[in-house]
Amino acid sequence: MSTPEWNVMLATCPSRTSLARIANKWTAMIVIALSERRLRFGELREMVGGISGKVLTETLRDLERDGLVARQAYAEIPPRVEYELTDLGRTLSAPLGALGRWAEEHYEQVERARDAYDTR
Amino acid sequence: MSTPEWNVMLATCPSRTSLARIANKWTAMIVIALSERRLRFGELREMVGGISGKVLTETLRDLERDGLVARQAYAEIPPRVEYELTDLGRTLSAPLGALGRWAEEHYEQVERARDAYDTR
DNA sequence: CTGCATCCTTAATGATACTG
DNA sequence: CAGTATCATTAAGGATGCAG
Repeated sequence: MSTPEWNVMLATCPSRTSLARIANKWTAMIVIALSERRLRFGELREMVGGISGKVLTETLRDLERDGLVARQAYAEIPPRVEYELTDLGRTLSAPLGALGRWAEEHYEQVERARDAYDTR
Repeated sequence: MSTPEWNVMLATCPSRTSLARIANKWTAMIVIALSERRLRFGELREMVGGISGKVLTETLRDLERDGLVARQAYAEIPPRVEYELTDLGRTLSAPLGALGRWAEEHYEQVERARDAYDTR
């Protein structure tokens, strides 16, 4: 009765595709941004610094396909499209938020390690 | 006296380089593998399914440079090289382990979402 | 405004052969 | 065994123009 046992360490395990999607900087930043509130496409592009429209669109499509993000388009002119995390997507807010904070809180330590390594 | 405030959402923030390193599937799998115990290069290559020797070497170098992994080479023939997480690297075991488990535990839900999306 | 299509450039990964 | 070096391939990303 137990469901199949997935193992991301196995190259052929389908769950690997899911790890590849979430262990990704763009995914992390988009989920972090959407964790606060639903956002329009343009807002998202502003918040996720350095992302191009193309990459944002593609990543959002992938996240929508995986059921992590819900897209709502309003029939207005000019168009307005809003994105928000689904229930499933919200279960990623904590783990990915933790990654973002780790990068910020430990960056100085990382920088020192890099300097030490490069000095050799 | 507060340290500079890093923000990974800003394209120009140096901490972004750190996020890019840890929000990565190879990094995640290597850290997960090394969370259990120190491993030889060959053991690591076996555990991280599908990784090539080249990519494993490069990723380990990057992790070593960032102070997340320590490398110890023994002057033996044939050579033996062991890798282990540093104290800093161990602080990533929980967050990256959580990502790996998320991928495994939620994969079926993701798969259903993909099927539904592709059916439209 | 959103986002698709196209073309182009760059980065990531793979395959193979070779060395201490 | 654990790399390094090289070459070939593939994937990711950026720029631009256009459409609804």
